[in-house]
Amino acid sequence: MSIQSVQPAEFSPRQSAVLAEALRLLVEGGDKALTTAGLARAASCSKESLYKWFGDRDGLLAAMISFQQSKVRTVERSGERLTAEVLRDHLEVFARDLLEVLSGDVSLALNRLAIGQSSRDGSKLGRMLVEHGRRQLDRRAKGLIDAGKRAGLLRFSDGDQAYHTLYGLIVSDLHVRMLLGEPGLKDNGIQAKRAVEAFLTLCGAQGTSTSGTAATGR
Amino acid sequence: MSIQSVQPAEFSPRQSAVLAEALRLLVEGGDKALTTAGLARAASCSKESLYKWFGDRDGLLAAMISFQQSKVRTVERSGERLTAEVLRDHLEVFARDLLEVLSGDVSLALNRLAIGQSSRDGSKLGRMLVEHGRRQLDRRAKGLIDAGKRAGLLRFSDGDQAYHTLYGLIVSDLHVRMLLGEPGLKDNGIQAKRAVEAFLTLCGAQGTSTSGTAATGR
DNA sequence: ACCTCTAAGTACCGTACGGTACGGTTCTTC
DNA sequence: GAAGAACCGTACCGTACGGTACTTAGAGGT
Repeated sequence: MSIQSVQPAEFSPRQSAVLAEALRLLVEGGDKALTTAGLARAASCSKESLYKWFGDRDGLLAAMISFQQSKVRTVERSGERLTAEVLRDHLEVFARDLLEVLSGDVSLALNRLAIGQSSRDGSKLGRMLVEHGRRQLDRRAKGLIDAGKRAGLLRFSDGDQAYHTLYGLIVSDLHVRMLLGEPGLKDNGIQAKRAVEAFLTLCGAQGTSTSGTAATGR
Repeated sequence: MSIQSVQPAEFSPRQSAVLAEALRLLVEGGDKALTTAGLARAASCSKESLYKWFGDRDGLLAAMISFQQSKVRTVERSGERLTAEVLRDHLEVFARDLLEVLSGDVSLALNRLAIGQSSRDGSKLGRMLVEHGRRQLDRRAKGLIDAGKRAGLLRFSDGDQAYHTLYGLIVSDLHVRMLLGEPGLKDNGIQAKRAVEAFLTLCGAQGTSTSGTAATGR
């Protein structure tokens, strides 16, 4: 298989271009800026094509989510044997990646869109976002901490609980604040380090945590 | 001054009734269900009065947030001397209260509204929510953990960091999931206990944490 | 050279919403 | 009891959007 074939061929190049333009409109103008007429004008296509390809406006929104998620594939790097340092490094990389994804323009815009629609469409878009969008991140972290447990580096009873602890330590209320429009974004590198430090203090086997004093939160 | 004057006299009884009806419409139907005509019909008032009282639709939304926040005042209980058990109890109560507030119908609806508007109004509503809405909760928790530190029961360098750690441990991604429309809500009592346990493991002075094994996340 | 299919561009329709204006009714105040 | 304010109900206006239909231009295929 070629490199390109990994990308789902769900959308033709023309459709992809239109969806990319739709995302651009959504990011810069929000929900209201994404009108069928406006998209048709901006993407130089006809409204009729939009309805032919995506059915209706909701179909377009769903396609936008699907399209965006087909673009951001996370790299699953593994193979190294796990040591305490390697585990810590991977956790910190994961934390930084997570913060970067959550604070991305497109991610924020799509989450805002899905949240705005959640009252009307039975949270269909919301389910799409959490199911297909963050599941990759979730699985990657889940695999990481499971491997940490198998290697005797982490100690916890429930993997899901441990992951949600990690997630909470990393993100805290940053995601909601950003969704609400708060501009100031703390340096995610330091935040990631602190979160992993706290996580290892909680779930790490003794000796995994290097610093003696407990490091806390963002 | 009369007893009533303690309550913010910002809104007349009639206006309060209308705002309450507006919140009800928003909760049950979302953004789109809250139209000026619909509110006028549901609240048995005229559109002209709405515009006279609140200026325009944005003014109405701001008034709804202000009105809701004038209703949910948190109780600031204190006075007891802090012991490890009292601190733990207060933290757990705070955690349960926080989860209850965040998962409330009106809170979710208003947060969805503010998030939806954040692209358009320069996140004015979002700022209103975080500034006036959660600040009470924040201060209460902040005072609690500061008191815990003064009593030698907690150990941390930065109070804000410690609070955000606590917040992350309690909430994790629950808030965003609920905002996205996820229906299944875990029992917040157990979740609160686990979060406080983890927080005390991280920031508590030795002996504060009762159970030996680290409890993690939700 | 002709046909067909696709899609762009445009014009159009119905609807729904924000905001305004006006007539009528109740309540207060002198 | 008259003057006036507050306010309800409704009708109205302009606009903007979602969705549909129609016409035209180009790209293969025969």
